[in-house]
Amino acid sequence: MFGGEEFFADVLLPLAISKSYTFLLPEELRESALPGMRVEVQFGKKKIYAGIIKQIHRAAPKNVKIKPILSLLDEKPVVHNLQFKFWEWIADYYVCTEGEVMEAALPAALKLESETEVLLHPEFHHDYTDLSDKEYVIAEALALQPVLSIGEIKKVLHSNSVYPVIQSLLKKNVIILKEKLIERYKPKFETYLKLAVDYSSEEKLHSLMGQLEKRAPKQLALLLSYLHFTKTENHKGDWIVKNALLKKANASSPHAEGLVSKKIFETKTVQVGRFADDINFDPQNFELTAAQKIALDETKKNWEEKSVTLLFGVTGSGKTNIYIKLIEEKIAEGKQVLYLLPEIALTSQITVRLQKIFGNKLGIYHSKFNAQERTEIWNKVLQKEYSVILGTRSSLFLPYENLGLVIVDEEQDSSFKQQDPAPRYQARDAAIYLAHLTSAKVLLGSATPSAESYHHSITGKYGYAELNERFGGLQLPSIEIVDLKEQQKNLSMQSHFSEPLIENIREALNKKEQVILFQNRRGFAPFIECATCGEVPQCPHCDVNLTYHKFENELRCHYCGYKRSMDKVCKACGSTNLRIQGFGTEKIEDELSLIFPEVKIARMDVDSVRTKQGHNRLISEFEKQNIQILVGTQMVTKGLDFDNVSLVGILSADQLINHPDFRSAERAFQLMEQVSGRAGRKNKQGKVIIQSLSTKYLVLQFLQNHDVRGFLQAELQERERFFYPPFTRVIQITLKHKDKKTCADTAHWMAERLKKIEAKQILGPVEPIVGKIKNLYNQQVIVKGGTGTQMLQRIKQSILLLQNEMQEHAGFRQVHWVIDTDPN
DNA sequence: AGCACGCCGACT
DNA sequence: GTCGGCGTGCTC
Repeated sequence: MFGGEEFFADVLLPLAISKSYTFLLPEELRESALPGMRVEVQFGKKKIYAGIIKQIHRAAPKNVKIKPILSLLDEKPVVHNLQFKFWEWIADYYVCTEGEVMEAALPAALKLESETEVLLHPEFHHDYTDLSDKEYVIAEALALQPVLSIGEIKKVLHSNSVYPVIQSLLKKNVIILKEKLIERYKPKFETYLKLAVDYSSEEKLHSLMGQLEKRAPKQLALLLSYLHFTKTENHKGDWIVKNALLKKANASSPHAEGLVSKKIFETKTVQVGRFADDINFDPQNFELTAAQKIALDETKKNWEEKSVTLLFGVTGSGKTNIYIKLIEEKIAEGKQVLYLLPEIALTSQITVRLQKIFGNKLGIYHSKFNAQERTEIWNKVLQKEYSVILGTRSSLFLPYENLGLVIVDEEQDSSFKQQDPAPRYQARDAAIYLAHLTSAKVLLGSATPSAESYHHSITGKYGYAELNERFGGLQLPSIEIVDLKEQQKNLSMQSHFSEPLIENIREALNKKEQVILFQNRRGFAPFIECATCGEVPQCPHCDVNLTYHKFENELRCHYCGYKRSMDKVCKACGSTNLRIQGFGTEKIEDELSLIFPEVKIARMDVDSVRTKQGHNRLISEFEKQNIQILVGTQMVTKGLDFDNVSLVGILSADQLINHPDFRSAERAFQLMEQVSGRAGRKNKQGKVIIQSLSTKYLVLQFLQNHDVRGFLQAELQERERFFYPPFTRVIQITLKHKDKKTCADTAHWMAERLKKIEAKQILGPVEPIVGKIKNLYNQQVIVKGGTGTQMLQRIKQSILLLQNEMQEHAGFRQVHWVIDTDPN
């Protein structure tokens, strides 16, 4: 603390390393450097990164050589202290490093990493005699192109291991290396043109036109366009955006340059924002309905004691109106507001509506913006130019300082959870912590709340407000449950379609309305079976049946992706009598087209929409009504809102309800929402047809009565019965190993050991073995963690201890393991 | 995450 | 014999 003269800075690096590292703060930076600023540092042998200063102090680390900070990249901090606290919590709670959180938080343009450049040594005089073949290839390539990146060298050599060659070339003084930091944020500039003052009189203009007419007709056209533009468009001054003008005149840049060099046009370049500031600002005052007012008051009353309120509002009840009123209040208090939406929902009308109300106080942030645009939003939040941010889960990480309110709309939506790269976080839950850091309030809104949020509202952890009056007298869809057993008895089934379903489809099509059919299995048939010996082909890696995909004529494993061509004969007995059992979306699509040959039918599942674009295209085709019937898996239950859909069919409620995943039944309710009344579908009542082999399921009764709360209560009881946590978070440990049996055994062993430590918290190894990915078997052990972090800490500790022991016990050289959160 | 070092199997 | 695979450990 009272050490030497020198100053040091703890720097957080955007890497998966658990510590921050200490660098020497050079004297010339002492005055200007502050925590939260980015600095350029060398880390490791040569790599240069942009890290963030966490702390400045005078305590020299012991027993290490300390590298200096190379330069300061910012004049002002790019994050507040609040973000550091938030990052620490995320790293701890979701078991990852702070560097990984930082990596996820910062827009790409603020994250810098050096690239190695390879250049010829200035003393090298093209003496190739001593060089090996590979060395020669590189030296020759450098003679042609003076700077090569490591990537380019890999290409030249057709090999990924280039380091040995580079090392030997360095030794022989043939090449030198340079590390280059690439600044990725580029402010956007726009060039403006203006007619020079010399030509302000009509006279001069006319003689100029005469001159141009002969020699430069294109330039004349450009000039005329300019004159037309300045006369007709509503503009400020005579400066016109060059690109807009060129486009209008159908001219190219050289034509404009010509006019500039002849001093006919003046030019200027201005840094501009990437977002239009002429937003259609049109604040409309609206009154809340009596029911909405009650819900609003109830919410605020809850907030006096609790920081989170769950707003359960049926579709079409006007939850958004309540959000808007609350946002307005918080802005008036000078606070920032974060409004989180699930991924797909952002394309909807909500953005337009909020823009009208909040004008350029509103910032929108989601993955469709590029790195440059995101950086601009980041900076505007930092400078508090935005008071409201509407965005997806990643907008949680923007540099807020005085949040007053966080709204999480459609709080049950699974896209709030980041699955793949660390940090594996649940944005809804993390939002609650973020709000806690600034004593902000949280509003979770949903028409079909998640079981865990509902549980919290019952136990009193969250406040609860309700809105069950539909705005403008919109009607609930009618629900019809069709008994498939009876239909089969009466022989009124056409393949998998009951008579009422077909009739209703026909009726909807006649009225030019659209239909969504739901089947929670993809592929053609979930399995095939030998009629002679009863053999069912299974995945060689996973303990699951192979699904038959008719279009590709393949058998596929839906866990690991294994595929092989469809068997012609039974692998066990050689019989050719193979039976196709059950049905998936592909089969539904196939058979539907036989019943309705004239109708445009499309299928939406992972197989049919491999890319995000394909997904969007399908949605827009359905929206334009180029498709009449959409058959799909879970994918159709989320975030879609089609005005013209009047019928939803659930082909097999049995499969939905008996699915091992607890959330499947919840999907039925979300599907129902698809045909519930919304603003665009006034006075039209949708219909839901549910086919089921048994009409006795409790869920069906809840669905028929539109009783979401009753269903959630039953669901919570059911989960309790299965000892499945309704509200706690879950750690998912995945063991990966080359050998299937070792992997399964170790998982069992680990579960047993963990049970001894935290008996009630271990759900044991999950069956089946999930699959073989990258040659490693995959087995999960699920651990419930308490909501408090103490339990979590104990389990984390135990896992760390067990990890070493496990390697000895299992006798294999490496155990890969991943902690995931909340596998639901 | 990179990158180096070190240990093994299959080839110019 | 060495090239190149990957497992392991370190980076202020």
